Amino acid sequence: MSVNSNPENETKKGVDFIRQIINEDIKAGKVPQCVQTRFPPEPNGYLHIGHAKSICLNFGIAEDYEGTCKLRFDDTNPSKEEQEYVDSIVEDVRWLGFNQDEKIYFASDYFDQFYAWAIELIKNGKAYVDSQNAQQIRETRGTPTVTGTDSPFRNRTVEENLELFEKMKNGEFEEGECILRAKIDMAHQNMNMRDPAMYRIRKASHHRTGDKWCIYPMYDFAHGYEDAIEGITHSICTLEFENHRPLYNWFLENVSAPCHPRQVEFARLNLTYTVMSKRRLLELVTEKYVNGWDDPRMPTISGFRRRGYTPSSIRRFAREIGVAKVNSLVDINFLQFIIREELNETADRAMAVLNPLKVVISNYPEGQIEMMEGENNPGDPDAGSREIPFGREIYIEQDDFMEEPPKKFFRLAPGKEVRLKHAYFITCDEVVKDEKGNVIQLNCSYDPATRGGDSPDGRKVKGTLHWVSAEKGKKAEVRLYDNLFTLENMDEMEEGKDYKDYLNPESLVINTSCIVEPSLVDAAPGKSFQFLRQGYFSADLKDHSPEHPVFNRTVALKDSWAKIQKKN
RNA sequence: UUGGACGUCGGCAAGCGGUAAGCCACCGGGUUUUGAUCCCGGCAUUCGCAGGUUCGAAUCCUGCCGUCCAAGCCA
Repeated sequence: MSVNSNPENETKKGVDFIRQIINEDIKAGKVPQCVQTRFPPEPNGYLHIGHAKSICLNFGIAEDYEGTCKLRFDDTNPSKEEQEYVDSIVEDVRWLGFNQDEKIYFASDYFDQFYAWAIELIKNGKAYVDSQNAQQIRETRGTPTVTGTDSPFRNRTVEENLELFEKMKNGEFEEGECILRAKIDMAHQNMNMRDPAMYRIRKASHHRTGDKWCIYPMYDFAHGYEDAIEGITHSICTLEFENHRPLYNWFLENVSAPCHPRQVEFARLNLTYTVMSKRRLLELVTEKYVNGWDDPRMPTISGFRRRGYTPSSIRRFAREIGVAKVNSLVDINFLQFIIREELNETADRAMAVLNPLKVVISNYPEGQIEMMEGENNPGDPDAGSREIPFGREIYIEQDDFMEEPPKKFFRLAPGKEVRLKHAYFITCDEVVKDEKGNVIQLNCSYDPATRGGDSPDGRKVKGTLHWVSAEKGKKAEVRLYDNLFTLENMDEMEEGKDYKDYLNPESLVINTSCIVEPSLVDAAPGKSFQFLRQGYFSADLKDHSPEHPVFNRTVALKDSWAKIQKKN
């Protein structure tokens, strides 16, 4: 047994509490063959970054212990589930780098076995058909401080229960007329143990079993059995199921199950400036606050993918936030730090002007174009270099010029000299304005001796600007993304406010008049670049084409100039 | 006033009776043809609070305080 054989799952010191539990179980001889885990999503929505944490945990543990992790769909409620969701989940898990060719499991494949175990429970006097309606059941369940009361149908005979349950299965009752309940203890301190529902009637078509069934098992009844059937040793779930563990165990103990997995709970992931509940994410999509589940502003795996995040960055994030039982809120900038660090090493550099300001270099020959060489990645010589066309007319960033610059402004201003990256030093001679007084063009002169960006006389400049040739540059659409919400902790909304009241109106800014280096239009969709001095951008997976280039900002570069400005 | 779980730096998080790791953020300084990267330095005499046990406590005990979960025929 090689613990932590996968370097990606190694933590600096020690192992998380779940691996500690597993280690103890192995030492105590409680793990028969190998460690088996599972990732069991319900196909009722797209996976989000919180699921990624669980995926990395479960598959990561399986790798560490040389066991296996099964991707299993917990599809026990046909009214909420769809094939589209199972497809997207499979895609996302694979994209993250797990479950490449392995089998996919479905709880619905075990419906016959669940039914048989339900019969077994009835025969042992451990389950009964309750003919009360939902409201009556609710009212007799009691509260955390008041015990519940027994159903008048609680003492039906085994024969009667068997017959009634058979009729339920055969569709002889309407939805809500009756349910199958476990007979445990209506006075139990844990409300989950007060005769929980096992089967309810749902006359809905299931995405896999069609109309074969009209009764469907409840999570608590089914989940432990799903685990047992698959030989799971450690059933890892989130904290809200802690109260369900006694029930999980009860169902396994009262039936002839093949094994008894151990449920372990950990804290789910929360991120700043976003929401993570499937209900809300679904609402954002259906009510069109975002453009689909894979909108780059969404905290979904597909959203991050489209935003330009890589599988390895998400895996690393999952590993570095750790696993514990404390409810935590992780700063989104931690994720941003990780993708920045990765892209800094892997992304080719390029120049793109987001808000163009025309610069005419008066002393540069008209019609002349020369190719300047620029390295693709200053930190990686193997990344090679590319040729960038330079000419008399170029665009620079509007922000890179100020007519009346404050102190410490290292960029272009009247009479000031700057370096154009990979090209020449230029000096601003004249500012051209329109009738409203807006600066529309700069007339500059260049120093031919500074080709490549260095002055032979040792003259220094403080600022280096990115630029794009006006003649050779290409037009592109750039989508600038920011946090979806304005509140850092979405659990701390003001009284009476809805989460949608905190939607950030500037979460998406589309800029259609950007000018980019010509080579960029041929980028493959999904390819990432660092736009010099601005950030990391990736060619949009859906909308980018050479005819209509579209780039998404994955994350901005750190900007200490912005920080200085803020201070003043 | 029910049961369960959890409280270590602004955010994650190690620590498991021998004297507070690491990462992010933040603050200084250096290098730089990206105000990026990189490099160097700073950043919890204290572990929710109060007692107790011990030569020694974030770690053990007691009591308090705070937060989260639980009254679906959702998962």
